[in-house]
Amino acid sequence: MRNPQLTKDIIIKESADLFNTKGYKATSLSDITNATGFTKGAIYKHFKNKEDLEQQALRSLSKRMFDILNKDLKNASDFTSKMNVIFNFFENYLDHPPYSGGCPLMNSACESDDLDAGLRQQSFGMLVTFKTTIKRIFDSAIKKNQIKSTVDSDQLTAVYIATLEGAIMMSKLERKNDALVKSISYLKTVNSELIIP
Amino acid sequence: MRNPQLTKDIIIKESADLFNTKGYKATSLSDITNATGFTKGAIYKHFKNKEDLEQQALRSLSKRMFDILNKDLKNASDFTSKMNVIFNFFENYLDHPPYSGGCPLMNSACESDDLDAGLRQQSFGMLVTFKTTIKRIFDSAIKKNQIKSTVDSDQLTAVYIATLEGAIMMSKLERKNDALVKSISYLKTVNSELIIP
DNA sequence: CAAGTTAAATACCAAGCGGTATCTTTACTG
DNA sequence: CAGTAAAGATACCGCTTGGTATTTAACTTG
Repeated sequence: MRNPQLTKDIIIKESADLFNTKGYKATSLSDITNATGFTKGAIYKHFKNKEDLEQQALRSLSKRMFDILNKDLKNASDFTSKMNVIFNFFENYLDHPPYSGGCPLMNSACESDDLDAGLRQQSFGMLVTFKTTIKRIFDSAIKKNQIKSTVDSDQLTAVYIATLEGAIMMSKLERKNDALVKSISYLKTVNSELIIP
Repeated sequence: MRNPQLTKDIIIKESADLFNTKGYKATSLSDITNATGFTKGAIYKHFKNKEDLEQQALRSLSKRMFDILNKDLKNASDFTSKMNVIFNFFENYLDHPPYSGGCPLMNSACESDDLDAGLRQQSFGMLVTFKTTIKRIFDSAIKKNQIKSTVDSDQLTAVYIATLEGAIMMSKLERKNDALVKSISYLKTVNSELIIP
């Protein structure tokens, strides 16, 4: 009945959720032992220390996020449907979150100060990945003449990510996805003005 | 040489900065005693407990933020100049921050989970205040026929705040105000399309 | 200037933290 | 089916945490 890999996966999964909801520093090892049912002995068999677990947990969160995004993006062909994948992903955040506690990117970015270099590097990597994903959608659409060639993809990438992330923060705080719905609705109208008919 | 009020102010100021940079839970009382030079005895003379200090510190941060904003807003008459007050405020965030550690609204919003009701309420209040401030700029401009009457002020308020807050998060993470500059530049072009010539 | 009051320092506490060493149990292998 | 290595539980460690009780020092007032 023993399954080391499963044990490790459970620890990563549960601690990832805890980290993302309570915060990294605020989550104690006993929180994790309580959530998983395993003891500290099991945890320290699989992870060097708390920071190691933190890193792997955040990586799994990041993977979970982009796996969903990329999977859905593969099924989308044109600009509008690709953008809808992004929008749907965020719109479902509050109702059907792929993980609890809000966006791992924003959470880790907020908590990472100058001291915790590892945390910062992880969230920085997530931001890079996210930016690459969005920018590629713009650039590809420009190349395919789906949107105007005058579009500044770097700028719009920054703006879209900022808007979505900020809206998630607001919606989480207000406990209703009002801000998220409004923001996405707005970004859709922006999109519609970029499109070449 | 004794000045209780000054002592309290110092404790609030220093702990506010610590809270905003390190996070609330991650800031310990000894962090505060080190930063202020006072001892725990002094702290607990002026504050009931850590949560009480946390509340008052966050309130002072919020006050600092909106005092600056409102002061500058009073000197602005038309829509464009009012908006520039907002934009300038955020654009100066990284170079000349009124407090270190990024935006208190986002920081507190991110850290506040369902358990810490006090923290959540504080950040919620900040969001309400911020929304009111922005919405008033739009509504007043509509009334004065400075911008188009078709403007959905509720939606744009949400979008603008989301974009600015998200951009701050990105800029803080990337350690360059690139995203912030791009976002503000974008919002300015949006503004220009709202204006009635 | 003496008494009383308040600010602040000191000393202390139980509880929880991350981490380690050790022991027990499970599962694989010859 | 015995031997071994790994998985996981238990027990423990030093340290820090938030908080309190007590003491010292400074200001206020009669």
